[in-house]
Amino acid sequence: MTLFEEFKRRGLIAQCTDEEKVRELLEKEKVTFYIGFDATADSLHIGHFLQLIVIKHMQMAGHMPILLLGTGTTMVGDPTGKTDMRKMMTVEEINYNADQFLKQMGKYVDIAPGKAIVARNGDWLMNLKYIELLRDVGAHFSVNRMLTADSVKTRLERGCTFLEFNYMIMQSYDFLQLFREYNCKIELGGNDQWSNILGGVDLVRRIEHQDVYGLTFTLLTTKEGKKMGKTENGAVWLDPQKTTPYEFFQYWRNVDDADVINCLKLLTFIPIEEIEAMENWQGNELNKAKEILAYDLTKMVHSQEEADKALAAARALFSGGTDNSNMPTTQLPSDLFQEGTIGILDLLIAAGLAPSKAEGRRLVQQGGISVNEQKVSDPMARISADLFDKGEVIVKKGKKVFHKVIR
RNA sequence: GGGAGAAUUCCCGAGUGGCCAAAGGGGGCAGACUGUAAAUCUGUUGCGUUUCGCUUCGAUGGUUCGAAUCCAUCUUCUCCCA
Repeated sequence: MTLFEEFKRRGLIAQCTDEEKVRELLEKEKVTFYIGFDATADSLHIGHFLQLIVIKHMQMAGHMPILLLGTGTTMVGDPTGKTDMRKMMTVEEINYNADQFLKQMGKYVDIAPGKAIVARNGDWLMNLKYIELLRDVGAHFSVNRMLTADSVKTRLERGCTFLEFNYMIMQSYDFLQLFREYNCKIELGGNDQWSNILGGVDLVRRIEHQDVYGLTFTLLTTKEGKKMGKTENGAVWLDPQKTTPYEFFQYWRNVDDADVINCLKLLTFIPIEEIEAMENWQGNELNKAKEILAYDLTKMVHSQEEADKALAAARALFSGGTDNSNMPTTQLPSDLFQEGTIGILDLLIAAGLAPSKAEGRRLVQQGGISVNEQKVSDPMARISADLFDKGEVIVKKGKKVFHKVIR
């Protein structure tokens, strides 16, 4: 099976500027391609991970990736998929974020010289001369057409600043630059980048009279089309400080039935035949697929060890085991105890299970809180220090949130 | 540059002097049902020492016994004209 067929079969490919040519190119040559990453946060999230998986597939097939850190484009801000302008970021923030990105990327793809090229578009975008750019590049863009691009279109209702309007031009310029410097022939990206990518392909063709290609990948969305990788606390991050391996594991363990297979195909390296076999799984059996997904992803993103721990913790909690060694834990400051007891509300807040006493009170009153498997229904209840078996107590919020509290 | 309008709680959005901690929907959280899924139903969704008190309706100041609501200034945004 060729790389392209594998991509197809996994449902990774969304759109391609010239499928025949790209297929041929990937089979016959070692191709240099690029994917851009805008440094908008201090950690990669699961969406980036999908991009990295693609890079890895390409790398394994012998192609040369350019990891483009968007130190320049992030100064402008991509309007794609946003209804409002993003807050402007300082150069320092952006550079810091880019460094964090690169550090994390090294865990998932080979960024050694000769295996990949790392570039920062700030290196050229920041030095552009305005009039020069307008004449050399701007002359090749039609405003009329840019206005029809999806990324801008959604913004026309709420207003799109000239700054953001230029994003497409910046990204297109990147492709031109990378083509000239590295003979980069393909730009990859999420399907939301389609119009930006087309801009680059067109620009190279108009200026250099050479054919380059664009290829976009399926976005990680649910069957209803909602973006995946979002939780109430924000994105699913790859940084274990921001999303703990256990939380990460649980996120995938809890995906919708309808989305498991798709996630397995897009995000893991589990052989496609195995995944296709799972498509027939029904009902409770699908739970197994979710566990496989969660375990495999946690292993890739964090480590085998973390994956084992998360799996053990989850099984223990949900299958009535006693192993709580990997549960999120809080050490209680001793001054919260009065006469050897602590109010249930204080306990919830200390453990981070409730943001305020009002919220904690609500939880308790609605029967959502248990301490050591004993339901607590009185908000005024006080937990005695004696309850802390071996100095610890297990607090359960709802059905799935467990927290260990140490005295 | 000129004119018109808008800013409400996590989001959308009602509210145009007291009945407003503020309708309705979305989202979140919890309960029931389940498979750690979905769908459905129920409750809840500013904070607190909770039959009460405190802080909130872009910002600041003012009018009033009383302001999300009226006035002034400012900020931001949208639309129309140039």
